[in-house]
Amino acid sequence: MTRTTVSPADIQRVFLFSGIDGDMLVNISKTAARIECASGQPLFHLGDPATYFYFVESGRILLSRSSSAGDEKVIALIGPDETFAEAMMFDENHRGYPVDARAIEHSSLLRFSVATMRDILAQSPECCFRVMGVLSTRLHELVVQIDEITLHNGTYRLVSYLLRQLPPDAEHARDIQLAIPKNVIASHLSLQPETFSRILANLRHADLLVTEGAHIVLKDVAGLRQLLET
Amino acid sequence: MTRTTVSPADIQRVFLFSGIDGDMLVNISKTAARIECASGQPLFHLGDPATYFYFVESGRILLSRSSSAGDEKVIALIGPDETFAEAMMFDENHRGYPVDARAIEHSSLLRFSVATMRDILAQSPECCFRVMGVLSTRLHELVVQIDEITLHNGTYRLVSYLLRQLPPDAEHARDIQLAIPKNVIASHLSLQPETFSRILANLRHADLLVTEGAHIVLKDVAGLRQLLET
DNA sequence: CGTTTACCTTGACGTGCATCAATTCGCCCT
DNA sequence: AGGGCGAATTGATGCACGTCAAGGTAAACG
Repeated sequence: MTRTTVSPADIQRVFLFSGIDGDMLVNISKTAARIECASGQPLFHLGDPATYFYFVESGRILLSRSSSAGDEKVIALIGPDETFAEAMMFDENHRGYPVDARAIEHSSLLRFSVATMRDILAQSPECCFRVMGVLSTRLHELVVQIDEITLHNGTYRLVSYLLRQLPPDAEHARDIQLAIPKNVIASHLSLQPETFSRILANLRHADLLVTEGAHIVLKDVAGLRQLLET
Repeated sequence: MTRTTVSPADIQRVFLFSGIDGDMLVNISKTAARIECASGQPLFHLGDPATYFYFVESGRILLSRSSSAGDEKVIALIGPDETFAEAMMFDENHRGYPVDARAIEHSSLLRFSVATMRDILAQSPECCFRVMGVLSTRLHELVVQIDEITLHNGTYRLVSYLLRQLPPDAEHARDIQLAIPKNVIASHLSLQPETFSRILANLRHADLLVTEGAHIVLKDVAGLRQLLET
């Protein structure tokens, strides 16, 4: 895990900081650092004192909770141009990070000081609004995740996931290239890898899709959509 | 559902607004309303345009998601002195409320305009921090909820819930009076009422607690705590 | 004060998904 | 190229929890 310095120009590419300039920008860059980490490398663990939050330049970060029995549930997958753990700026009771985080690819991150960021926020309502918008989006996502886990079965969740992978613009795109190992997706969907594999096999036998490794072609998008309406 | 006006003094009891005074306070009170609603009454539904958020003066509000099959999952229960749906202030994509809300007791609420509140926030970083603190807490709660649903069984969740009902200060309190119907608690814990009842029966047979209706006495708190460590 | 209605409990049974186990596949590494 | 290892697939089996059904209890209401 290497650590290098960060320029103001780097920081301006972070959505949360857009509109910030001058002294504030310099302050941020002084307390920021670029972190390069290898695949598999942990960034922090549940309960660790939360002094930083992160922006992903490249790579992919996995956020998870683990049971004492050793089972792991993927809570979120963070890709390029996204921030995570911003909520830690408001960890007033010092409970620390609520999840574990680790890289699942070689990743380049920008690491920001929570304390510095609080100073910025105190002076920039515009920046506050951006943070609140992000938190609100996260909240929505978690509610949807709970909805799917509790109200829908494994097939629904998997199909729902596959359809989300389709580019929203291209009307007739049917090809999906999974950027993430299937066992990780399975955990994200609250399924065992075996169950994930079996559901995929069912869909294949129902002629709804074909698979070759991480490449999946949806043969019958309408049919898949129909599975979600019950 | 009756609607009455709200005085500045009423508003100052809302945590999010503490520290606000003068013109701002008057502005808020002008666009606020007190809502009285009967048990069972819906406040809003999933997808409704989100123009208000709420503060509970008395009573209890249930937030839930429902499947098309008619199953309902309780996402949160909101009691006196709590706000809910604050995140709707930042619903930039206009997705509307992400849950249904209804009273499960006769309730008195204060209803605030999202638009007015945004104006306040733009002028008060202190108020922003309070909002961000609340959002961050909600986020944490949802992550814990996902953790429990996916990583722990029904017995764990129920015992965990019971122990949370104990007052944190009183060392030797063992009595719990459920303020909420058991079927609602069951849904909150992602259990069927039948399963909830059966788990309670198991714990009774294991001599860990006794029940008489909504009154539960934990006979063996240490034993129950031990169930959570596995 | 009796009746309704909502909630709770218990039993019998079914099932979706997990678990355990055994290959197979694919990729990195020297 | 070959060996080694994690990931993926498939089969056999089990179990936690859901579903369906039948009372029981108690509070609400006319």
